[in-house]
Amino acid sequence: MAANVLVVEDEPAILELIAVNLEQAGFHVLRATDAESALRLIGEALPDLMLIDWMLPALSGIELVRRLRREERTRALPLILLTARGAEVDKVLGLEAGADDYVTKPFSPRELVARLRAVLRRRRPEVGEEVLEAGGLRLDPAARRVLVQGRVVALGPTEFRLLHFFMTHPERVHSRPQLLDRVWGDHVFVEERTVDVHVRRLRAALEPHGLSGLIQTVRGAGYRFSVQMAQDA
Amino acid sequence: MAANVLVVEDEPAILELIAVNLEQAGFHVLRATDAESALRLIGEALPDLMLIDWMLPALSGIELVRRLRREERTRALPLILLTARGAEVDKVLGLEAGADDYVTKPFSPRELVARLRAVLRRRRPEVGEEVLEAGGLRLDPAARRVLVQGRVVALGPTEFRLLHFFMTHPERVHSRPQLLDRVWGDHVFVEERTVDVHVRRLRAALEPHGLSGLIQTVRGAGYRFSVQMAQDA
DNA sequence: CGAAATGGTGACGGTTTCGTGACAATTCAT
DNA sequence: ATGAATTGTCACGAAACCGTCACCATTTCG
Repeated sequence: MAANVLVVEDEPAILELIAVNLEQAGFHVLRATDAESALRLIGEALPDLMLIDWMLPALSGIELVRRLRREERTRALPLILLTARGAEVDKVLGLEAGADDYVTKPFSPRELVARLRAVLRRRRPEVGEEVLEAGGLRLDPAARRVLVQGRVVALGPTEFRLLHFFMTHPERVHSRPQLLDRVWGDHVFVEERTVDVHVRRLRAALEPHGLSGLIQTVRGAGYRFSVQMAQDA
Repeated sequence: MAANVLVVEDEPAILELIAVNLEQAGFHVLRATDAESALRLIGEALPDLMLIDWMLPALSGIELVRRLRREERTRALPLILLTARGAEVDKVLGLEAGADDYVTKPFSPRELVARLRAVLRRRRPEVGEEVLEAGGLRLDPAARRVLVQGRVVALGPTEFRLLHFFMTHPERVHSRPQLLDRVWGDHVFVEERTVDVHVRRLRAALEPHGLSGLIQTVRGAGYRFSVQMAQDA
C-alpha cells in the first residue's frame, strides 16, 4: 500500500513541505528539483505517481507531462500538476496535456493527500475481485461477503481476510508466521498464538452452516484449507 | 464534429467578437441577445453547448441556467457562464446553479476555445438517467425523486445522490473515501465521518416507509447497498 | 508411563469503529 | 429579511473486534 511518489518541484522549501506531508501520510517520497533529474529517476524505476510543479526551470512542468504521455512506458503513469492560484487557464491546458488532476497552490495537506489517493484509486483496475468458490463456500471480495447455500456467514474483518487467504491458497500448509505475514501484514507484530484464536473463530463461524473440517490443523506445521480432505474423522 | 454553440450575450460588440472567434475555430454559432430569445431558439433545436453571459436584461444568466437545469430536456446541456473579472462569488454561484464551467471576462480567444472543447469532451453521458428500481425503491434521476409504493420519500440533495450511487452500484462494499469520491466529487474535501452521518440520514428517511437493512455497514470496510439479504442480523 | 510440547477453548481488558444527537454555518424559498 | 432546510463537524456512548492469557486436552517422545 505504501506507494512511491515522485515530487518534482524546484523550490526546495516547498519540496520539503510536500515531502514531509506525504511521508506522514504513509507515502514513500522521491525528490527531484527539475525535469531532467526527474526523467533520470524514472529511468531507473517507475514511481506509482508523479506530482509535478507547473513552473520548472528549463523544461516546464507541462512539457514534462506531454513528454511522459508520449512515451509508451510512462503513458499510464498517474500525474498530478501543481499550479499557482488563479491560473485558471493552466488547469485546462494541464488536463489537455494529459495530467490526471491538478492542485492549486496554496493547498491544504489534507487536500493534497486526498487528491493523491483519489488518482491512485482510480487508476487501479481492482485486481483480485473475482468471486471464489470452494467447499460449498462462496466468497465475494467486492461485496465483502461470504455465502453458504445463500446464507450469509457472519465474519469479522480479520476472519474474512484469513478465509480469503485460505481460499486463494488452498490445499497447502501455511505456518503461523506465514499467515501473520500474509493476512496481518509484515509490519504487524502479534503473538503466533493469535492465529490459533482466529482460526478457531473462523471455524466457529462456519460450523453453524454445516461446514467443518475445511480448515485442518497440521501439528507442528500450521494450518491448511482443504476441500478434498474435508470429510474425515 | 462541427458543434453548434448558442451564445447568449446582450452586448452586440462582444457577441460578435465571440462569434467570430468561435467560427474561426470551427464551431457553428447561434446568437441570442437575451434569455427569452435564447429559450425560443432552444425550443426549435437543442445546441450542443451554450455560452451564457452572467448579466442579461430581464432574466439573468444564472436564472437561465437554473431554469435549463430544471427542465428535463435541457438538463444535460453543457453550459458555460461568462462572468466579470474577480467576481469570485459568481463563479461559485454559477457552478452551483449547474453550469459546467465559467470564463472570466476579459478572456483570450484561445482560452475560450480550450474551455469549450474541454466541456464538450466530457459531455454528460445520457446514461444513468433511466429510472432505477431495487428493493422496493423506485428512483427517478430526471425527476430527482424517490418513490416507495407510490409514496414520495423526502430526501435532501446529498442523500439523493448517495442513494443514486448505491442503487447504480449495488451488492458491493464502498469505502468512505470511495463514496466521498463518487458522491461528493473529487474536488470536495470533507471528513470521512460525514459519510456516516449521511448514511444515517438516508436510513432514517427510508425507515418510515418500511425499508430497513438495505444499506448495510461493513465494519472496517464501508457501506453496502444490498437487496438480497436485507433481513439479517 | 510421565514429561514436554502442541493446540483447543473460554474469558477478559483495551482499542477501534460506528451510531446518534446536537450544533453552527450556510443556503434557499418565501 | 425571516424562517426552514441542508450540510459538515463534533462529542459521547454503545458495540464490535482484537490480542493475550490461563487452563485443559491431546499428542509426542524420552
